[in-house]
Amino acid sequence: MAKEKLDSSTEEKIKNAARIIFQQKGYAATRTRDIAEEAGINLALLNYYFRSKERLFDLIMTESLQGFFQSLRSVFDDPSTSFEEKIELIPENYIDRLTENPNIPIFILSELRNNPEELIKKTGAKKAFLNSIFIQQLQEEIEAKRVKPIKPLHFMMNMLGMTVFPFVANPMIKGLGDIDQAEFEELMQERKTLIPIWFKAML
Amino acid sequence: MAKEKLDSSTEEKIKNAARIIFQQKGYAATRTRDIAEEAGINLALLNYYFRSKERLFDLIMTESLQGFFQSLRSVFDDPSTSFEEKIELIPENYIDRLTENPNIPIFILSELRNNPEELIKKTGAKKAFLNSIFIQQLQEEIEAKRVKPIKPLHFMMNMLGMTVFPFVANPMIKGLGDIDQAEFEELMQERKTLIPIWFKAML
DNA sequence: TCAGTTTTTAATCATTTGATTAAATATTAT
DNA sequence: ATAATATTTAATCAAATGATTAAAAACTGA
Repeated sequence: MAKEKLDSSTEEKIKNAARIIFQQKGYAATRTRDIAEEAGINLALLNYYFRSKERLFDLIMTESLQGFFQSLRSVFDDPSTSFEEKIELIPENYIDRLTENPNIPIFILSELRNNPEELIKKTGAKKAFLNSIFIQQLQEEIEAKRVKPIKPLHFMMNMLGMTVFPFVANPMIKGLGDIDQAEFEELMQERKTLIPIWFKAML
Repeated sequence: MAKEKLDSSTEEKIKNAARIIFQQKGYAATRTRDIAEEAGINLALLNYYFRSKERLFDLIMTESLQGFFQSLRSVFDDPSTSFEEKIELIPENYIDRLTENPNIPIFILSELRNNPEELIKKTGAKKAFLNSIFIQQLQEEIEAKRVKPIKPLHFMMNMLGMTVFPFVANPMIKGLGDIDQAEFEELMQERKTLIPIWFKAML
């Protein structure tokens, strides 16, 4: 009866390896043998536990998508923080998360171009964003003339562009600026406080 | 002697097809047979003209990278425009280019994660960016106190994040905002004038 | 202990895929 | 026109790859 809850159960080892390899190389470039090797298990066990490469991928992708949007939503829909506080919390929250897991955005975005409709559904992002408390607060601020009029989508593109894009473009940024990973991460830490400042100036 | 200069030469047909498919699906997900079919040619001709899938890919990638950076450089290094004018020209120039060719950024960035060093070299982007006229002008503006101090890399991340990121995240943006491609493109047109306004407020 | 069950392994399959070959066709130069 | 050269085609190859199988090993409950 006692199912192993450890990270060391075969099933978990495979899933963890799959997460690493898929997020690093994408679906098409990943070989099931790469995953088996990373997990230290026999190739056949992958199919024994997860049936197929595709099913395993779907699992990882669903989990990645939900993690990505979950963390946005936890700030966006928090009724206990003000609009201005959210402007500070979003970059902070996101940059911390992405520093730990820098491959997720490019992974999601590059897979997303293959089957957009299918995957977008999994996020349930549509209504969650447009009806979020944050967007309501933004509109309230605009009505109260404390913030210049801006379409929520423009606002969102700016916010994600400033916080997420550097991680997506990591190798290019490092190339452009002639810096290494450590310096890149320093810059990202700086951005946690700079982005809110820039936003407040913009609004 | 007379080499065909038309788009309809076999070699060009293959290259055009390869550009389309590679930029759409990436290297690993592309089958040489897909390219042959798209080009309407026999599979063996791909190897006859380009030796291997990898060589053909390198060709397309080099061309894509150079196009991408060329268009940046043409604005960045123009001595005849002021700092402020460049702030307007960069988003305008880029958004026009990306509207025509929306797949290039995600293509470059997702391939870049596989062999960053190799590919970054091809752009010659390092010195070109740090020593560009635009960056010099930025620093002059800062010294003259007309612009608040900001590291060039932060500035660059903001600029690229605001202009390029929406294209990279196209399916996600459309999902979040519940809009179609036409509406997306309208928003991008709006951004050509909005981004400079936001930037000037920030600086 | 031992039958029954689950997990693991090595070997193998079938398909896909990048590439090659040899023959056929088209083009060019003389 | 004709020989030489370049291009195109159909057939095929070899390696890679996702998946399966049958047997071995490990585990479980009585």
